[in-house]
Amino acid sequence: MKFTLPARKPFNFSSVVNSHGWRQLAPFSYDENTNALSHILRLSNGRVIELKMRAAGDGVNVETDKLNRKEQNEAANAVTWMFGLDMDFSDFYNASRAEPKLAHAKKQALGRVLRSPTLFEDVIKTILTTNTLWGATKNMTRKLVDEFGMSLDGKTGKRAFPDPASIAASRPEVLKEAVRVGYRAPAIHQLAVRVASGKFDLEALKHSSLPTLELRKELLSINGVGPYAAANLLMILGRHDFIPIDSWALKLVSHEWYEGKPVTAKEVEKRFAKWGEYKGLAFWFWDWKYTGG
DNA sequence: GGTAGACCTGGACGC
DNA sequence: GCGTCCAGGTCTACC
Repeated sequence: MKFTLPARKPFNFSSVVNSHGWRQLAPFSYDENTNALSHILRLSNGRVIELKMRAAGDGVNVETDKLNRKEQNEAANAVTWMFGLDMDFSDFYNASRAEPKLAHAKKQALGRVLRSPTLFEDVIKTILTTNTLWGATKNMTRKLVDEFGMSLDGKTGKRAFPDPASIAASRPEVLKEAVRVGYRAPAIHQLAVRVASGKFDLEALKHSSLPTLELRKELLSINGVGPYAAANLLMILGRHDFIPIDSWALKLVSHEWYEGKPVTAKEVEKRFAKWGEYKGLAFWFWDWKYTGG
């Protein structure tokens, strides 16, 4: 079956898909030829479906298996969250109008960041980006999905992202040896146990009214989540007051303003301080001189 | 409040 | 092949 979900304007499907590397992480996959983004989703009733998402004017077209009304609502809510279809960035566009390095933001409908359907999935993926190279992040995520994710049809390699209970039921040693997450194993297992037991309502943070500083404290309470990971997750949650400062961010700022000389997080903060609550957006979508290499 | 060192994996490199 | 080195954030101990 197919259905289309409208987005608040301006909206650009490709801008969201390419907002960061998430589309390369299982159970996302992206077909360059058809510009279709796929995600294998486990619904709350246990059924596993594949969502194929494509651009549809000012919205997203979704192709999936035949679903009943409740399942379709759940799938639609997941896609709405993944693409931030109801998000409004007009204040950011107004604030950045006079900045040439952000002049393209409104035209390209920048601001939305691709999200996973659950915050659990995004927290685990963010932990898997820390202290490692991108290739290893992709491998660890793939192995985690293969090891613990529920299969789409019992035959193909297509699997959903594991739910907290399936990881909680395992042991940190398995995460370390089979998924090769190294020292991150206890942190990932502990989070799965906290969420699966109901002691930590992680998904509630998606729509929390907590001030950003309080929300950040909640995220920092998760083992394995430090300042970088918390800022990354706040961006995903639509709070843009912090910059995810990793080694790449230091490199970008170093080449933008300091002729490639080494800089610290202080210089990054200084350069973006004036953007206040849009700091994260200004940093993320800045038209950087340095492109790597 | 700031900083040094340990934590792991996998890729690059030299032999 | 094998061994060594290095990149990458978080956490803890220490000053």
